[in-house]
Amino acid sequence: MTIIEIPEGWPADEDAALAVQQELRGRLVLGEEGPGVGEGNVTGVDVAYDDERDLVAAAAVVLDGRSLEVVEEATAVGRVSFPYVPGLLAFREVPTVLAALGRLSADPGLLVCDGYGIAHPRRFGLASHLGVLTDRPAIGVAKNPFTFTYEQPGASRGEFSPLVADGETVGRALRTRAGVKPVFVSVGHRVSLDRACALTLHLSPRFRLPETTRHADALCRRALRDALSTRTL
DNA sequence: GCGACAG
DNA sequence: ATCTTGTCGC
Repeated sequence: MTIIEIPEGWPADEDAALAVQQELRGRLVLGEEGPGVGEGNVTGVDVAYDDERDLVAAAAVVLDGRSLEVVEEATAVGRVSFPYVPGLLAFREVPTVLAALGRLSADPGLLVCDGYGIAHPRRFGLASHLGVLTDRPAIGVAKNPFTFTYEQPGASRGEFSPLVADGETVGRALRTRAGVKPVFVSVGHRVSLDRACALTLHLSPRFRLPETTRHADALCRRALRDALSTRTL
C-alpha cells in the first residue's frame, strides 16, 4: 500500500499554518443555499490516527442523497502532517482526506465533515478548508461544542439553538435524536445554515450522527487496522 | 499566568 | 483522536 506523502511546502509550524489559513479564508464562499435535501450525492469524510507510528488513515464514503445507500468508498493512508492544535485541525487531516477523495470515481456532491466549518476561532475550520480546496459545498457536524456557548435546544428531534462565539451566531446545536445530546452544525462552504441543518437531519434518520460520518468513521478505522497489519514496522 | 480547547 | 471491561438495552 502506498503511503501518501506530506505535500511540498506544507506548513511546518503554527505561524505558517495561520498564514495559509488566512489566505484560503479569502476564497470562502458563503451566501449560497447549497444542494437540496435528497439531491445528488453526499460524501462523509473522517480520519483515524496511530500516533505511535505517525500514521493517519482517511476514508471518503459516497452515499446517494435520497436513499442514503452507499455508492462508493475510498481510503488513503498517510503520514501525520501536523500536531493537533485547536484551530488548526485541518492541517492534520487535509492531505490524506484529499487523497481519499481523489480516489473516488463518483461525484462526491456535498462534503460532510467531522468537525466545524465557520464555527472556528478565525471562521475557517476543517469543513471550510476542505470545501475551499475542493470547491464543493461542505458542512461541519461536530460532536462537541468546542469553545462555543449554547443553550440546550428542546428535547425533540429537529429542535435547535444558536451556537455562539464572540456574541455572533456561528452555527447551531441541533437535536437529531429526541432526548440525546445535540450535534453541532456549521456552514463549511457554499451552503446556508438552514440548509446545512436540514441536510444533517435528513442524513441522521436513526442515530445522533449522520450516516455519512458513521460510515466514514467505521471505514477509516478499518483502513488503519488493515494498514498496521499489512506492513512490517 | 492558568485553564479550555473540533479531532 | 486514543487508552479501555463490563454492562445495560434494543
